[in-house]
Amino acid sequence: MAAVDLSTHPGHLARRLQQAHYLLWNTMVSEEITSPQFAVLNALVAEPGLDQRTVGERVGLDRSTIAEVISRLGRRGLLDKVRDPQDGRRFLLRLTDEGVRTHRKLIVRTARMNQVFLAPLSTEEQAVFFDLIRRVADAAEGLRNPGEPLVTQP
Amino acid sequence: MAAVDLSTHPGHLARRLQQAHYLLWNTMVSEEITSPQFAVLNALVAEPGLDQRTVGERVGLDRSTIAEVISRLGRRGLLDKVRDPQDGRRFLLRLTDEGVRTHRKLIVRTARMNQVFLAPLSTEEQAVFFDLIRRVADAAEGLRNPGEPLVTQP
DNA sequence: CGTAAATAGTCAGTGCCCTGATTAACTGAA
DNA sequence: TTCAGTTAATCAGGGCACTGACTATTTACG
Repeated sequence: MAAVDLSTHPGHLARRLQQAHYLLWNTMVSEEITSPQFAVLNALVAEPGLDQRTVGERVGLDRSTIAEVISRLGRRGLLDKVRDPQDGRRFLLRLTDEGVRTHRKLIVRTARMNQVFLAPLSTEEQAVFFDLIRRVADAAEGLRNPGEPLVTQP
Repeated sequence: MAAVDLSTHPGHLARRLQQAHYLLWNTMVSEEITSPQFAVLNALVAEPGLDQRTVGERVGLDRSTIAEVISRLGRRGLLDKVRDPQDGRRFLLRLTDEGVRTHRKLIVRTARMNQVFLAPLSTEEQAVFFDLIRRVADAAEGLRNPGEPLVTQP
């Protein structure tokens, strides 16, 4: 009786969107490397030598999750972890040659996959799609870090 | 060097959107009941006595995941499972009074949360947001079940 | 200097999400 | 009727995502 139409719930749609993407990724990109793993490889291609926490920040993964992802990539020989000599708490991360090769190979496939994924939308709609999602996600993330004061002077 | 801008990757955006939603749900709706669990409660309010697989179909969860979610809801006393006397493979699902009460309580909160979540968008933009996501998700799901023939005659 | 606060990472625990294999029950055609 | 194929549910296994508690290191203040 008092049920609700889930198709008007953004959370439900977001979940379905991500599931759809997961499936397509698996068939069109890789069954070995997942999308978050690719994001980490990509971050380390852009900025080699980042520490774990910063990589997590770049790709949007919390400290626990990024630790697991990195440990998997390490086990597969795609990256190396070295203690930061300047700061004994940090590990500095760097892709291996194998990691760089893997990243390069996947770039092509992800591009193809994104095309297929977004094919139902016109080019203009795709731009709107990105813009709207980004704005909602950014705003919700902003709610997390409550009011960083713009001025810190006494 | 050859790195990619993840903010143009729909999968990455979808993941961030879902994470943002997860966080907001936790603070504004419930720390006990998750969004997928609410979807299941909602499906059973709409159609009491559904079997497990069909509920999964309604809310977009595969057979393994729906089994876990339902077992959790059962442990908390929010629903009952009974063997279908007509078909010994099926379990028929029905909310308990407690389950119905929980669902009713959460409806109000999810509505509030959706408002906050979508606040960065104008009303027109919200409609576009729903439309675009739904079209992309539907199309990608369609790729899963390859070409169901429109006509089955010989 | 020395200790308290902050920070990087790990670990345990919960929950979602999928695949592939298995079991039990039903259905249909020879 | 019998047996092969289908279907509902479970289980094992891998991966993502978060919280809260803990360790080790660094930094900053008194």
